Amino acid sequence: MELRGRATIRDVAERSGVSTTTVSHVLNEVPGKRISEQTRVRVTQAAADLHYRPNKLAQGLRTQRTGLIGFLSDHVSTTPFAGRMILGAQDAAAEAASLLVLLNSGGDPEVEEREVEALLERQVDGIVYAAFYHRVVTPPQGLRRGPAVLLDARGVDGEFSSVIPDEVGGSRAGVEQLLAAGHRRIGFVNNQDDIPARTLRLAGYRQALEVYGVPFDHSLMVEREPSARGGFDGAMALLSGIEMPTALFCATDRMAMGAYQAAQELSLSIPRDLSIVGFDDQELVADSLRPGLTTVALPHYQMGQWAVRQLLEQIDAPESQPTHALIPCPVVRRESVGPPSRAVRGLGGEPQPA
Amino acid sequence: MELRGRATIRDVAERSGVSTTTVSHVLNEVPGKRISEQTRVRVTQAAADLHYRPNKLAQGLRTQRTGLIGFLSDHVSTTPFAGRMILGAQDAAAEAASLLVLLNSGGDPEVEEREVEALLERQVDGIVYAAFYHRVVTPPQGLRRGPAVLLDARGVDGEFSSVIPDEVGGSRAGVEQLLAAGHRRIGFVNNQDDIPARTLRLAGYRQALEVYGVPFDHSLMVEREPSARGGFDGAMALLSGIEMPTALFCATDRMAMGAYQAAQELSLSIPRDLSIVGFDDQELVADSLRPGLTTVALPHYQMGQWAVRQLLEQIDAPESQPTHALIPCPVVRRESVGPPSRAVRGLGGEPQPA
DNA sequence: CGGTTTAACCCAATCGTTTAGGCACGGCGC
DNA sequence: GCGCCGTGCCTAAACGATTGGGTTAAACCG
Repeated sequence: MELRGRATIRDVAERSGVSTTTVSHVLNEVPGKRISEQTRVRVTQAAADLHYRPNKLAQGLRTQRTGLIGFLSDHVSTTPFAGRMILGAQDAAAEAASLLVLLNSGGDPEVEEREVEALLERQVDGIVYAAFYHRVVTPPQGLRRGPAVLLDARGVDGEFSSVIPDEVGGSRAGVEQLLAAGHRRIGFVNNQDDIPARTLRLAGYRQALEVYGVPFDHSLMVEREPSARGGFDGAMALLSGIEMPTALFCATDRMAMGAYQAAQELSLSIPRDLSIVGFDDQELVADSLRPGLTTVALPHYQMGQWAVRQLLEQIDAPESQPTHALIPCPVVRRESVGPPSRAVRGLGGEPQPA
Repeated sequence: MELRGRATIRDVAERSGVSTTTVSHVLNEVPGKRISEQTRVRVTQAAADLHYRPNKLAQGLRTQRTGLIGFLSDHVSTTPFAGRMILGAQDAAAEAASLLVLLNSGGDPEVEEREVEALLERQVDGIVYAAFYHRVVTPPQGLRRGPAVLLDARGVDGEFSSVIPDEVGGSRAGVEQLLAAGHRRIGFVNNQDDIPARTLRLAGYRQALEVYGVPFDHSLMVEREPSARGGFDGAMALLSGIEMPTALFCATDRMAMGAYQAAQELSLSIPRDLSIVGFDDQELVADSLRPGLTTVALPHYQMGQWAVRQLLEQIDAPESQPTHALIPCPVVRRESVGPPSRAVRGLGGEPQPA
């Protein structure tokens, strides 16, 4: 029962009366090496007796492979999203017996360079560079010096492999929930921030309308800050319009929460008088609202997983071309969607999907 | 412009015409070593020219110090809380030029042992064992084999240093917000789960009442599951009672969200007809509700920070006694607390704090 | 002028592995 | 009896740092 000092390969060698070479061969099951059955059992037995575990540092020094993957993000861990990305990344890393080394820069490019340096010093096998919301980034220079993958971000040029959510498809699917339920006047409370999500979710919204042959009506869209406050304002603006929409599609769940509050203010019952669909699937919000919010989930777990898997492949096959993935955003159905309210329905037939 | 191959200490030595010994002495500013000014500049210059960075693996192998800290948690990353703990831990690690290696077990004790093993193989300097909500744990055996600290958890014996939130103090402070505003009938929607928070937050509630000389009324407490649903039910139960409380103290923010929904159902306006205080400060919830939820914050960032700082101390001074910290939970004031509604107020004078 | 200091370095071992390239020995064919 | 070939190991050189214990040459001392 040693307190700290772990057994080394030499201890195992001595105890089993062979050289460290042989121990290494046996324990690593090196192919093409001939070892007698007798020696094999003696060695494995000794290793077990001593609770021998190879020192990964030494191993890494020798093999130039540490089994460490750097996970560098801008603001990350703070957001609930981040957790799922990290989890996906971790699980994928575990498949290759690798571990994640976490670091976050707070968004400062200078800090970022330093942190990449720190990761490289530690001889990580590769680096995942994660953004905490989908956007276009110019990754730190240092990233070029080893395998790297962009997570929830697209590089300004296509230099690095990257993975992002299929915002357009998700958005379309979300709006189609409403269209399929019979809604034709669907308000869109969009995010006002200048990020990819804004234009992509709008594109999805328009695509869905088009599929159902509903013309895009500019007066049904407002843009606000992506908070409950913003959602509230936006929803109020749309709902107090002359011809009230029967449903709202909100660019984020927090905005959807604001829309709920607006509905309450106007004494509209969800989904009887107003249907709502959100985006993000922030469980804390979507699942806590009454009624539960139907929303589009961002595939953070899958993206994290994809990023690390891709990274591992690149590590094994350097010089491979960067690839770019688009992960689908599934709809999560809860109870905030129903048929349009009688009061407004049926103003002009029921167009079907084209 | 080398693609991958980093410069080694030997390269620096050759370029500056000295031995690696001297390079090491210069770069590490080893005290007591005499180096001529000339050599010093030649070496540092060469190191700079070559962009030399020591290989931390080799360094760690030799010095028995890796600058890696294992962060092992049960469910962690998934919850938004986790992020703040990790952030605090990271920042504290950065103070010592250390990095965090993340791992989570999903709660399976067997996996846990394996993961501790994996961390030890990698020669981490110490391990933080984090729970994602405050509770009593029996940490994996492997933890004994190196410095370790429990985060947001208490060991079943006092063997490991640990840090937990001051639930009692926080709870008391939260309830005092209501008492100070004049409330005397304060309902308590408690968590029904069998975890420390349940009894500790109750203790704080009672302490606060005592300070103000208000007798504890058992009929003012209900226990439900810690979700919006549970909060809704609990609040409904209390608010439909014969003598309605003028304020509610909810054991979690999600429950408080449910209480808001109950208030809406009963057409009670917050804080005019009903004041509410929550617990957790889940920003996503507390800050998104209308009106903003006054709540008690869990000091996740500080706990993470404390844990790593303590760990680093233990690494430098093994054999030191374990210490246990209690981090205060500050009240975060928003707009959900007001004076008691006229309808119910002034039924019997206004007791002052004892 | 011999001996002692001192300044300024350097040699080589070490941390714990992996791995290229031997080496010894027994059996086989001729 | 000799050469040859497997079989089953081992020796020693890495990997890239740190570090205890020198060594060398100049300066100093009496």
